[in-house]
Amino acid sequence: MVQVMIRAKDMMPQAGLEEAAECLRTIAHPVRLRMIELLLDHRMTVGEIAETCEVRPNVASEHLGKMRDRGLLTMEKDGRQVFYAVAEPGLRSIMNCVRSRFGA
Amino acid sequence: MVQVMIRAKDMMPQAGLEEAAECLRTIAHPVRLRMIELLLDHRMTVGEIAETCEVRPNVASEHLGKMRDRGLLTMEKDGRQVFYAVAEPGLRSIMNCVRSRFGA
DNA sequence: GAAAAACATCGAAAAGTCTTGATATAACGA
DNA sequence: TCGTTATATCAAGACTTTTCGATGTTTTTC
Repeated sequence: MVQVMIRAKDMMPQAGLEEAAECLRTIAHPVRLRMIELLLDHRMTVGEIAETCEVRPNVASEHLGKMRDRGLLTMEKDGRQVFYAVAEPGLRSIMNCVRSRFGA
Repeated sequence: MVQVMIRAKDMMPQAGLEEAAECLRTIAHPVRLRMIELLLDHRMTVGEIAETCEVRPNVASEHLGKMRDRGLLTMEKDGRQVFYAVAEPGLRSIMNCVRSRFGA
């Protein structure tokens, strides 16, 4: 038993920690953070995102696809373009933390 | 040029994104999140942390050491015990986000 | 001084992730 | 229909991270 009593009910459940870790792992990449930053304010196509993030379209598509697979983004097709948007509401507050600590 | 004008001054600088990504990558692990959760409220030794997180002491030491290497934690020796504490103030707000989204 | 306790570190294996180039698919235009 | 545009996927290689057991260091106790 640890000296200071730690109340289990105040701690996050194991499943929550695992979900959170997966989410954080998914966004822990400079390009993905930029993409999330953009998508929180703008509805954009893959091409626009790629151009703004200065990566090639297939690279952008891979990053976006992985974030979509993990439920962080959604996509919407319109002709041959694909618009991405933020699906996970928690990303906004995480980005606020990130910006207030690491932003300019 | 992207349809919607994006002001560069409103975006995070590249260096900030990289720092943030490294920080997030470092904490994106269930055991490390638990450790941070504990250390935000309690000053604890490696052994106590290991016991509470249900990992063996050498595993705890590895995790703590990596977070220390990256400036997230500090350590303080007292005899043969080592107390760890949170060094990076941004971790509290990140944990608040994480708890409000993934907590019980 | 010898043994034990508390941590840290090392090296190798395993697992996961990123990047890249190539190819695939689907929609549009001529 | 044919070529082009927009996006997605695939597979291989490079790289990073995690895990584990073993060993090392320092401090305390006997």
